[in-house]
Amino acid sequence: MGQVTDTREKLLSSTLELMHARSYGDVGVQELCEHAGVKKGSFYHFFPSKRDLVLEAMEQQWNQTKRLIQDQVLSSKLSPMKRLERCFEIFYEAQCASKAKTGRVHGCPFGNLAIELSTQDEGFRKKMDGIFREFSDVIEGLLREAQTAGEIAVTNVGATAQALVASMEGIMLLAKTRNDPAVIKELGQVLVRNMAVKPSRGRNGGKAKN
Amino acid sequence: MGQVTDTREKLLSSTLELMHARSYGDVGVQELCEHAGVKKGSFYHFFPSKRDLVLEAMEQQWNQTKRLIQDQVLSSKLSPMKRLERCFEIFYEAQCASKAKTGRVHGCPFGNLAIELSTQDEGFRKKMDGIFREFSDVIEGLLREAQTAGEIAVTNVGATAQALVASMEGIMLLAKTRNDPAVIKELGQVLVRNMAVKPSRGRNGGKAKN
DNA sequence: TTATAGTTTGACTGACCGGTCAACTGAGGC
DNA sequence: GCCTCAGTTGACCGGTCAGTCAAACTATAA
Repeated sequence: MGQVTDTREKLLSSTLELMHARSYGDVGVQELCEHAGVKKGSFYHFFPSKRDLVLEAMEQQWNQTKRLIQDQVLSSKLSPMKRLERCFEIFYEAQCASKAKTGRVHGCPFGNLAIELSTQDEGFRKKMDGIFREFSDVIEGLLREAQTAGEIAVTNVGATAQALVASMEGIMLLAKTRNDPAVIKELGQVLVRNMAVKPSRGRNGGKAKN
Repeated sequence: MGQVTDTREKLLSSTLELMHARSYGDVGVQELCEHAGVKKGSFYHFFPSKRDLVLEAMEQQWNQTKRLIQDQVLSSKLSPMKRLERCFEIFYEAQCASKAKTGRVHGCPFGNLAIELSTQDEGFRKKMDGIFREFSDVIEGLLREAQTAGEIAVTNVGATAQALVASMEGIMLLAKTRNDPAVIKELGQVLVRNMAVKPSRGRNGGKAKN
């Protein structure tokens, strides 16, 4: 009975594309509908509001991202720290692709929306917070593996994982502001390698007091 | 002849306040004017457009920030790495203040605008890029001092400084998304301390190859 | 064939957007 | 006393915003 269409899905994927490339405020319902090839009336048949559409689109995006990380990073046979570095490579490749297609580095879709909306809409803030926490848990797992493998010597793994997530977000921000994906690869490497255990040269490289 | 007023300054400081708390897209000219106690007609007497006002406000904000960093961080007598840590403390205190006043952590005014506008307005992107580069130079200076003082053992100081700036931005982003200023202090410490030279325990903490 | 649920359509609402403008105000210089 | 001019005012512009709605259409199941 009735019809079954892909209108809903078209709307969601258009949202992912446009919101990532621009911003929540700058992309209107009208434009969203035109991009999806859908009339505005249909939009409100499937979603109660623009806000709800974007919230659901973010959920979808995060599920896709988790799958990508699982397949391309976690299930790889590299050493833990190399897998962490691989994580930056994935981000680098994604931004290279968007730069090649649109001429712009768009940064992290989650970070972008978190910054734009988390002071204005508590629902968005909580959703983004949840995503970052989940991601932090993934990184923490990687760090624990690296620790038992002796690749790093870190006292507070949980906080370090959070700091790493923050650094990733910041690197994506900088890459977007430079409009240069190379930032991701370069700074990612610096970050990971500064974290790795160095072959100690001399008794004590310097007193770390004061 | 004619009048001299502080309308222009009121407009600029209202912009700083409102744009930092919300976003470029969400704050309209009308609201800006009401907040500053100015009529819309006056606005366009002083600024050709909203965009120009915000661009100038950012310039002002950056000059204020540079002065703050100079006074509170660079000219302090702490060790270089302690001064770096002090930098995070400054950010922490600023976000505590805004949380106490408004109930919200608003993050970095530069990062916020960079994310919102740098894919849509090349002028904004360049301005923010310039600010981040200047800031990176300041951090690089601090890092070089730390290096000669033997506080850190880092090969690529320039890239490390950039990575630090990125991490700061990311930490501000995370603090905003959590709505918790403590994130800044905690993750800042983790970052700085993981970077400091550790008292080497044993010949080689682990092979850092593969 | 008909009933019906699911989907589509486009005209519509009222509020608000950034920006314009001509008329006006008021203080300092002459 | 008046001229000049920076600054002020509020009405107004066309356009866009998110969201509404009643009517029409369409595919399927009975």
